[in-house]
Amino acid sequence: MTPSIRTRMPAHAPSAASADDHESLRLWLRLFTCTTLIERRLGSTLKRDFGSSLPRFDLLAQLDRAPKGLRMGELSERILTTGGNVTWLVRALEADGYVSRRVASDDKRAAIVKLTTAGRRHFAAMARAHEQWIISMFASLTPVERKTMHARLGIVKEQFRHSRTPE
Amino acid sequence: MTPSIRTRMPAHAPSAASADDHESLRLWLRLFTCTTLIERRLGSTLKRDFGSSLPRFDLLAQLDRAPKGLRMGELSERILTTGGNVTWLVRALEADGYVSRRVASDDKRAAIVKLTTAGRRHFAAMARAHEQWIISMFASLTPVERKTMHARLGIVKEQFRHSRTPE
DNA sequence: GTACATTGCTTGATATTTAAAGCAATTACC
DNA sequence: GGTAATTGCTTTAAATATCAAGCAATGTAC
Repeated sequence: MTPSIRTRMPAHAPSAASADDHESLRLWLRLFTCTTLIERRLGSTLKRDFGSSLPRFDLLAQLDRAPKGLRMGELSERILTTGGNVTWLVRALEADGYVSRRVASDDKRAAIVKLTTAGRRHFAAMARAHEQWIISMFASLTPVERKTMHARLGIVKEQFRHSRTPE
Repeated sequence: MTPSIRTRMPAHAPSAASADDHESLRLWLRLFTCTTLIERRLGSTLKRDFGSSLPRFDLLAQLDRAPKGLRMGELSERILTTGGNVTWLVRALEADGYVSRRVASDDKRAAIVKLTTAGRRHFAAMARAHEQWIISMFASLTPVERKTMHARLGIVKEQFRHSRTPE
């Protein structure tokens, strides 16, 4: 919790650009590029092999971890998307027979979404392939490098959560 | 260029899950989460403060780096999107007066897109704010950590480019 | 030169996503 | 208990994205 004091660049006058000029910016651009490339490839292979997509897969993954089902709101939080989008996704997955919904017994506004048996089977098949693809995409890093990156991204995520929108 | 040999996990039999179970998967999920969180916040602050969006900003950023302008195809490659989408974005930015297009002199099929003076000014204002937001988001990492992550993501990106779509 | 393939971009149909407005059920407060 | 705020979800419109088809300009091979 203690935000340990970390070295910052001295904000010296605009002289010859220092060695790490725009270093955070570069990091962000590369992060974005890598994520987009991976996301795209995962999406297209999921579509090709299973007729699905990454958002659908992510939603099913959340449900797979929650045997009792999840509310719409919980889903939208976990897959980092808007409520409207979850409504849309769930409707599509329901039409495919992969999820079911029912009104929560304790709150008639809320809907509980669950995987159907078909949904669970469908997800299991995708998950196996999906993880292999991921593993191969990060295979050029050592386990230690992967773990370190995971941890450092955790720091970024934490700091993000504790900060409010700029200005 | 030499893809140095890196330590891999021994693929031992499915016993008690090893300590780094699903480690690549976790890394990917966190990468995705961080990128999405940052992307969303950048998008909403860009909209709030400049009435713009991340796709627009990214396109303008590419043009800002290319004083002679870029072809539509080059743009779509660089911002990792489809040609149709670039057509759409450029049309919108043209309507706003931020970019101009003309037919390439050497190839009448090709269109060259350039920033207008207004576009350059508009981008410069956004870029300043944008970089400050980014810097603050990665401020909890040390410069060395940022540089290391940048380099390792570079490895991932390279490996990605050298691989083909799975299966 | 002429026919064929390729390239660069646009178009049109659709899919997905977001933000904001709307509605109904719940909760808080008096 | 009644009213006001809040919450959970859906709907709507607008922004963005994809894909495939289409068209014109280029390139290539005879």
